[in-house]
Amino acid sequence: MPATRKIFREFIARKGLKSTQQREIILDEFLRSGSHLSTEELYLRIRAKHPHIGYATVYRTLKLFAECGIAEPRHFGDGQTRYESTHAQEHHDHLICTGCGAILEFEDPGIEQLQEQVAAQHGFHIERHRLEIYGLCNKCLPSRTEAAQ
Amino acid sequence: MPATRKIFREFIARKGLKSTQQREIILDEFLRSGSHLSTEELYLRIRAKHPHIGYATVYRTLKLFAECGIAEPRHFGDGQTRYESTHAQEHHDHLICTGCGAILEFEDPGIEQLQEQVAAQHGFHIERHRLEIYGLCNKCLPSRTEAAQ
DNA sequence: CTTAAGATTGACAATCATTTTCAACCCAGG
DNA sequence: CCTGGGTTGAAAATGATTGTCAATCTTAAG
Ligand SMILES: [Mn+2]
Ligand SMILES: [Mn+2]
Ligand SMILES: [Zn+2]
Ligand SMILES: [Zn+2]
Repeated sequence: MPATRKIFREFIARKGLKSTQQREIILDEFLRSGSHLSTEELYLRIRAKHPHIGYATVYRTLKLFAECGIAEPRHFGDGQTRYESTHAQEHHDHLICTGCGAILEFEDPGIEQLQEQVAAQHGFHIERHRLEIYGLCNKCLPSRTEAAQ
Repeated sequence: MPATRKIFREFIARKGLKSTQQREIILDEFLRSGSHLSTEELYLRIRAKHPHIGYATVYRTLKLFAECGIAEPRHFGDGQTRYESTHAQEHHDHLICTGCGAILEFEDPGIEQLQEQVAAQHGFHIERHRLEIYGLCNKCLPSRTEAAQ
């Protein structure tokens, strides 16, 4: 987290941007809050303590976070962009429950490696990827099964 | 393709919907056109020959195609939904070039199997998944490399 | 063939997330 | 302090998609 702050400050400096109260407040709340929050969810949390901060500023700032690499944007099928902090989190992919919306994270070196292999076969240079598996989590599976019988 | 038509007709019948000129025309153009077309792209093609068909009807009809399984919706990061026909196409995933927008398809049984394994470890029941790999295709890689040097 | 109930359509308004505008305002360097 | 230029909040604009609704078409019955 200190590293995260440092990365953002240096990014700001390098780009000739400016360090502002709003950006600090938004970064604080972003790092404090749980992962996979939508822009709106983060905005609402911030507004509780800082009602003067505007919606557009939260949008703009989250894009800056993504640009400098301290946040990853995610798209889980509801029409909203969600962000998660990259600090102390290796790359990972997601299992998304279509029943309750739960999000499980996983990382599978085997899958990652096979992706490299596939890309190589096509002469393709990977910049990033996204693997999302949708289905029912272990809590939702039983209820769905009994509904069907 | 005949199977595709049949599937759609039966779906229409089963649901108590109706077979209309518009739906036939849209299905024709959908099957004739290339894959990964956005709704707008398909609409424009249709409009060339059938200017009376409305935008909303194309949207509605593509959703029907997806509902009965003859089309798969895709999201490649530009904000549009694209559809591809499932006829004569097994499930597959995509390599998307961030340089020229080219879309390469692939299918890797190893990756699919590892996904099953990961899901099983989490007691998760897979309904569907999406794997998208973004990067540079073999045409765009050279130009990017020389620009960087 | 005619009819009627109900599904469908096209034009257009409405949504929803996100972006842009722009005048007022704040930061950093001199 | 001062000033140039980045930043902000409010509101308007955007772009994809969906909802509305009166007119129209389908289909199965009569
Ligand atoms: Mn995550
Ligand atoms: Mn494809
Ligand atoms: Zn669940
Ligand atoms: Zn390319």
